[in-house]
Amino acid sequence: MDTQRMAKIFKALSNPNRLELYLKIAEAHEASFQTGCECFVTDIIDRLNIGAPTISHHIKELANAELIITEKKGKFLTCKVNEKLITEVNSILALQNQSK
Amino acid sequence: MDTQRMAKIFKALSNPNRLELYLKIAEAHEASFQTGCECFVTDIIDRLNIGAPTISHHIKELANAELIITEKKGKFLTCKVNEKLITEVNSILALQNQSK
DNA sequence: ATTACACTTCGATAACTGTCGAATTAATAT
DNA sequence: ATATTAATTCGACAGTTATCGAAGTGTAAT
Repeated sequence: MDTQRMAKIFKALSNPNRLELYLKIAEAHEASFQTGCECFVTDIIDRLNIGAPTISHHIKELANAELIITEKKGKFLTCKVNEKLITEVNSILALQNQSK
Repeated sequence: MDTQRMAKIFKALSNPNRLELYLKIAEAHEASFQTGCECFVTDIIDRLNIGAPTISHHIKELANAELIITEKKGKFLTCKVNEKLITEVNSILALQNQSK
């Protein structure tokens, strides 16, 4: 992985709200905004105190950095971690896990 | 480590030039801008094609994120990786090493 | 058919960022 | 003392970003 790509990943995770959003998605891993875990989006909105347009924007950023993969399922949008990056992402997440 | 702190680290490494600067410092680990490895700053300027003021700015950002520790030695400035973060940083750097 | 829901898109805006050239400071060399 | 060198500070500027409210789209429930 070159520095450009690395920087792009770091940038995608450099906003606290977006990082938290990513962590939630990673936790659920195949969480959707309704299927399985009900009211996911509302939950995020409550926790992060940011509006739906902003969340939509952040999700697009994460997807654009290829950190997550999204799929429209009817009215809902499902997000999952990009498997191809999961080992790298785990390295990053070790940052958090190490202190737990 | 909480998300705020994580995001701060990611942000510091989210600019390609700053990331490359950090990698150079990490490589030399105790590199100074003259001592030991001659003409370090000029080298960086040549490689990164950014001016001295910008480098000064980036170094301050890295130091502010506590990723590096700087020390003024006479006319020169020495930079070294913050040992306290080195394991975490190594996790991040694994991103690059894995593909080598 | 109408309503409700889950987003998305569209401006707009305020704040932040990377970069520069010019001027400045401080240390060293002549 | 003077000149050189290393780095910093100071505006400035163009580009980006996070966020919002309002309006729009498409799906599903009544």
